[in-house]
Amino acid sequence: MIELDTTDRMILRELSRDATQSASALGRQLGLSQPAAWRRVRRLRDLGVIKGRRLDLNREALGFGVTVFLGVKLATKGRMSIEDFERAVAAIPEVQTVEHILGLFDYRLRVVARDIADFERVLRRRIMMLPGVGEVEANVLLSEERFPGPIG
Amino acid sequence: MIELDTTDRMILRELSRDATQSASALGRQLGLSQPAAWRRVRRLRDLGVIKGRRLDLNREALGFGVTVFLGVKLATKGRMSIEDFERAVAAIPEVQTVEHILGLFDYRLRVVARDIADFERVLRRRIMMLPGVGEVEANVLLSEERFPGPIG
DNA sequence: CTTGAAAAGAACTGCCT
DNA sequence: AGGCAGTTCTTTTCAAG
Repeated sequence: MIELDTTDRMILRELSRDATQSASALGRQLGLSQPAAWRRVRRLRDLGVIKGRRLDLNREALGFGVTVFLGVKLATKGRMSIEDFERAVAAIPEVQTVEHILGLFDYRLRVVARDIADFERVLRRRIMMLPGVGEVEANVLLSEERFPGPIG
Repeated sequence: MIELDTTDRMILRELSRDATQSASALGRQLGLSQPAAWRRVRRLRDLGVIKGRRLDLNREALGFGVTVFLGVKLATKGRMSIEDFERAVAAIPEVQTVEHILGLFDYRLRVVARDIADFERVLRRRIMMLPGVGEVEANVLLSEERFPGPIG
């Protein structure tokens, strides 16, 4: 665990709101000088609290209007099965996220496709061909909202 | 739909890999001059293909070691129920993502907590108190891997 | 599309309180 | 820890090919 003070938390909150803002803009918001704000941001990066900045793409604008969540249950659950499955699923370009979970299903996949017909192709030709795959459940994404989540 | 050429796609691929790199670094990678690379990135932002850059936080380092996915089924499904539910769920600080989905459940929530005991508190005091909430299913996140997904 | 130049701003360093 | 001053690098815009 890492000790963060109130200023660090405010920096994380501000950067969660807008990750592109500069150290001087951050400093203005928090009443700090540019170097002070910058040093804190660097420290948060060095501590591993800030892992990086990820690109936020508009998938619809790229022609991928369909997002589907798949719950996948493995039929065979040895060590080999898990490794084979994870390697094979990582090779499917339409798969955006692979979550290994504990519960009714073993994996949750976030899959994007151009349309429902394209999704059917991905499901039949790619997902169902994965090694060791058992039961599969699908949920189509209607809308999504993200929040910063708890900081401290 | 927006027309993107091969160079635009390569830019999106590069930025998906590392969203922090400069226009000059991008240009070096793709054999473009710095202004040319910068103009393309600005165009992709203006077209809305690049929505922004989001902060990638290390939740474990912040003391939130538990991530749980909740499938939520509403008991009552009128227009009011949906709006009431979405408003109330957005006010829970531990909720990171709210996905409105089509399928066995109506919503999928990504919830973070300090530990399992903390998660139980969130579940009992917050999630179960949500207006109109019916059946709830939980999946604990073991590990997660993200991929850039399809670009073109 | 390119290069080159120039101005503004952001990042980074050392020193000082 | 924070501030100040200065250097280096990137961003952003321009002119011209």
